[in-house]
Parts: sequence; structure tokens; C-alpha cells
Amino acid sequence: MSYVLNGGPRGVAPETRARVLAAIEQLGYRPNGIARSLRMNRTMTLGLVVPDTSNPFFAQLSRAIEEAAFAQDYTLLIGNAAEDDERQTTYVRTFLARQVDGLFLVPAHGPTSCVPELRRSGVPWVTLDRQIPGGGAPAVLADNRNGARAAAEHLLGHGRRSIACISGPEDVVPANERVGGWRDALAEAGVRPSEMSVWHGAFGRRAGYLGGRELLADGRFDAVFVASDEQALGVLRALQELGIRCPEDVAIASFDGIAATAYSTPALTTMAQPFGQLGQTAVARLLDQMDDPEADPHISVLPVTLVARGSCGCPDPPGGDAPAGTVEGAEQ
Amino acid sequence: MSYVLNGGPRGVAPETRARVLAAIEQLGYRPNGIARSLRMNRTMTLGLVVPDTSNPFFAQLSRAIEEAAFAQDYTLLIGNAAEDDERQTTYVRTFLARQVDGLFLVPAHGPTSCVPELRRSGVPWVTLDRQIPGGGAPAVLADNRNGARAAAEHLLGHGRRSIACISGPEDVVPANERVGGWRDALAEAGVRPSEMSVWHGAFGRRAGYLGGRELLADGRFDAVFVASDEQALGVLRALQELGIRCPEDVAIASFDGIAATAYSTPALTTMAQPFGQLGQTAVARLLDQMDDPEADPHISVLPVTLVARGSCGCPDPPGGDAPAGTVEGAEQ
DNA sequence: TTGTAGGCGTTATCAA
DNA sequence: TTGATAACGCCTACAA
Repeated sequence: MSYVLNGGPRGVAPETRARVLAAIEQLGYRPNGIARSLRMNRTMTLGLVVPDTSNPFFAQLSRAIEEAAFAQDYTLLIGNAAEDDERQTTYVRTFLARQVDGLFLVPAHGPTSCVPELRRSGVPWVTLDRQIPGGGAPAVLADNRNGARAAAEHLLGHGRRSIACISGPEDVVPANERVGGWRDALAEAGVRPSEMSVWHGAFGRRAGYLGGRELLADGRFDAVFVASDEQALGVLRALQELGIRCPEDVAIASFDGIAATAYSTPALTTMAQPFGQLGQTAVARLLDQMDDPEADPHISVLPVTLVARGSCGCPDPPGGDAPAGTVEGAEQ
Repeated sequence: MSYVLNGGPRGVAPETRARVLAAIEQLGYRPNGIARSLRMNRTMTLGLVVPDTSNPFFAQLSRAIEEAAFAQDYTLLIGNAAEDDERQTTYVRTFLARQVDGLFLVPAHGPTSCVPELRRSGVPWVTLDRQIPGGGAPAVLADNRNGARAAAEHLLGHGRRSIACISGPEDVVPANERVGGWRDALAEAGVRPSEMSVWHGAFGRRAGYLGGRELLADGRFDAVFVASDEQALGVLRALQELGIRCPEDVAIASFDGIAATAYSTPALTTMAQPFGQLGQTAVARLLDQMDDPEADPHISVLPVTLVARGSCGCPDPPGGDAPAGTVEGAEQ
């Protein structure tokens, strides 16, 4: 039975095979994957814990990982930490109890108390998007600093001189790297650190909206670099309410390259992350670790690409142009 | 060991319990959920297959279901059918092989060839959002017809008389129910069926954008009812490119109540689905079926609520007002 | 080429 | 109160 369904590890006489197949058909037999997992000591399941599944950036990232995992015959369990360390730990624990073969973690901001447990479990894991300080696990990251710098330089290239920054939570590493890149560009253009204005808030539209209202109302700035597209969409709405035109009065460049940026008015100029590659790389790294748990944890930093649209002052292309780095998993 | 960890079904002497606990600690013992599932014949896992995880509506719906399942100690497996019947079947099969205790299905458009297999498996299942013609399974649905009618009536109430409709694929039931509701309202206002213009396309922004460009360019219409928010966001962009003002020249009302509608310019007037309730109801129905597979499949139709914002001509509230039906799982 | 049996890690039943 | 043991369904090594 086993031999005919799995095609091995030894042969079956054609006549017997037919008999077995017939019996399977007749009894409506379905193999039990749980028993198989128990025996084989692998579940062909991977876990993914993200800070917030309702944030389109994480949704697109999850989708890319799912795609890559599916292609390798793995099923993906997705857990939503809701930006809460306790819930993050709960999910990690649940997944470990379910004997996932490996785990992806996009750490929520704040402490990441599940790390020791994760390490003790011996289950291979990989962090994504955000690195863990004393991690010890492979990480797959976007080139936040250079990307942010390129975005700010692009705004400078449009003749903007007074460029604010709206960023994510202060304890999120990539948010700070992006602020760093923005600072780099401004410093090189001769702006003093004391003249650089940064606003910190949650990722998500609401925070962007609030930051926009607070920072851009008085006309001090002729441009803003926003650390995430979601926030930038909120900023766009804030400008609208304030009667400030984009890009004429305030130009915007942001970061991530989510699909929605192609349909706002104006469409957003953004540094697009290579979602498909991020997913594939993450899966590849995890499989590496599963192959050889002793292999030293590799840090992969993937480049981001500028997608110039209307919000920075470039010509606004027709709605729905595909951001360069977002071909797979973006569709719609 | 089992008795101390699970607190039953029989007692353990305090002294023994302490010894067991100590051993657990010392050996770093972790219970194996797979073995447990095999023995118990339940995995505490539910499956969900949706047509397209990158569509924010399904993302928000998935999130609500995950929330409700998590609250009942179930883990949710999410599969992305990518609007492809074959892939949908693959996921259903994968989930059945993994011995999910129950399954949620949001059928992709077109045929749903996995139904016989699903039925034969004996695993309880529930359909969501879209009902299956000869289903036989419980369904949890929004009140599409009345919701759409209310939306169209609202546009009529603003004095609009020439109201087009942009809808989803022709073979998707809820899309047609929404078209039906829009027809109802127009007919009641004295519009002849021959004067009612409907455009059909995929759900998603791109389709809405294309439909908007095609249908609204020549100024024949002073309003449009759009069958999904995603499409409506595309329509908004199309109007912008055509130099048509919203709501002055063309008013918009749409359907779903996804979070992004609160941040567009103008913010979208929409019929908000009660995501939280949909999730809870779906889980409740599935647990019902699991309790008693013979219980007859109940069809739950939940009401949608009008969220009036700028796109229909109502005053545009500040960005980020929470759509009435979307409290849970919407955040941002 | 095929039948048989042991064991994966649990839980629950039976005997002590 | 506890120790021993069968069984869940699968895979595979071994014997025939």
C-alpha cells in the first residue's frame, strides 16, 4: 500500500498495484498526513509569525513567502502577533508544538521574548525584514539605508531642500535605518543635523495621517520622506485635508512598494522591495538551516528599486503601472 | 506525565507531580502535538481557502476568521487559490490530508470541482461570502442585495439620476446580487432596465480602473455604484486621470467596507460588511457542524451598514474614521 | 516479489 | 495512587 502510493522505496508487481489502487478507490481511502508526519518526523509545514497581518506590506510579504513555500511543497502556517510580544510568543509556541519544520519570524517591535525558547527548541528559523540584535539566526533584509538615501536624493534632485521625515516606531531597526539613509542624503547636501525633523509613529495609515497633519501643516517643508507606503497613503490624505497640493507644495517619496501605491492620487514614488525575491531567499535560507543546522547564519540584504511616480514631482503614469520589484504576488 | 500536563483525566499525587515537572524542566521536554493529534483524532486546526489573499477584502476577512478561531484555540491554515480552480483543489486536498477538523471555503469564481471530494471526506465545511449552487454546506453571507439597493438609493437621494454600475466577474453570485440590488433601486426610481449600464470585470483595483476609464469618460453618468471597494479605489484613480471630479461630477458608492476606504480622497462611501461578526459566525457554524454533522446546514445572512463619506456627496469626514462594521481586525 | 512487525509520542484503559 | 500497555496510521527493515 505504502509502496504503491509513495512509489518506493521498493517496487510492486503491476498486478498487485492495480489491486491496491482498486481497493483504495473502493474504500475511499485517504492517507493520514498526521500519522505520516509522526513516523517521518517531518510535517512539511513551516510557520510564519508577522507583527500585523492587516498591514498590506506584511500581507504582500506573507503572500510571497507562501508562494515560495508552496513551490517547495511546504504548507505555511501564518500567525498574527498583532504587535504584541505575548501573542507573538503564543504563536511561536503553538507552531513549535505543531512540529513545524522551520519558522519565519518578522519580529514585532519591542522585546522579542520568544527567542531563547526558539533557540532551545532546535527548530531552524530565519528572521525577515527586521533583524534581532543578538539574533544568531539567518536574516533576510531590504537595503533600508541605501534605499532611503536614494529616495531622499531623488527628492533633492527635484530641487526640494526642506525635507521632513515621517518614520515608524523608534524601536524598530529598519525604521531607523531608513531615517539614517535620509539623514545621509541630507547631510551630504549640506543640511545640518539640527535642522532635520523626524516624526515617529506606528506603521499604518492612521499614524501617517496624524504625522502628516502635525508636521506638514505650517508649510515649513517642501517634501517628506515617509518610511512606509502605508503611512504615506495617510500623509496623502492629510495633505488633501490641509489644502496642501502634492507634489507642487509638498513632494513625497516613501518605502516598500506595496500594490496600492500605483492607484493613489498622485501615485506614490516609492522604493520597491523585491517581494518575490525576499520570499524565495527566506525559504532558501531556511532550507539551508534545515539541511545543516550548524551552517553559520547568513545575512541576506536585498536591493530596493526606485519607482518614480507622481508624488515626487515626476510625471504621474497611468494608474496601475507595476512597481519594478513587485511582479510576483502583486497582481490585481 | 500526560496526567500532570493535561490536568486529567485522573489525579496525580503532589509529590509525583513535582518530580514530573522537574524532569520536564531538566530534559527540556516539549510535548509533540502531532502524536497528540494522531491519538486524539483531532488536530485543533481549521483550514481556510480564499480566492486571492492579496485582495484586501479577503485579507480582512481572513484576519477576522483567524481571530475567531484563535479565540477558540484553533489554528488556522490559510490557502491561496489565486482564483484558480485547480489550485483551490490542491489546497483543499492538502488541508484534508493534514486532517483539519473543519474547512472554510470562499469559492473562487468559475467551477468548484473540489466539492464532491470535500463532501466524500466527511470533514465539516462552511462556505463564506459566496454560496455554492447545490452546496449542502452552511453558508455565511452578507446581505448583498439589500446592501446594494441601499447604496444605490443613497446615490438617488443625492439627486443623482444616471447611475452606472461596475461589478465583479459575471459568474460570481454576490457580484450579481449586488447588481440586482442596484437594479431594484433604479427600477423603483423609474429607470428602465434598458437604460441600466453594467460593466463586468475582475475584483481588484486594476479592473475598477479600467472599468472607470471605459464607462465614465464621456460624462453620461453622474454616479456609479461599484460592487467592491477595491474596484472603487481604481475608479477613483481613473476619474482623476480623466479630469472628472468626485463627487461633484460623478458620485461613488461601493461595497465591502475595507480599511483603505477611510483614507482615499475623497473617502469612499461604502456598505460595510461586519467582518468581526462574519468571522465569529463562520467559526460558530463550523463548530456546530463538527458537533453534529447531521444538523442541517444553516444559511446566515448578515446585514451591512452604510458608511457615508465624501465620495457620494456627503460631507467628507477626517481621514481614518472607523467604518461602523469594521471595528475588529481593522485597526489602523 | 510480498507478508509481518516494530516503533514514532501520545492518551486512556486495565490491573495492581 | 500508580505502573504497564494497547492503539492511533504510517513507513520501512527484515524475513520469507
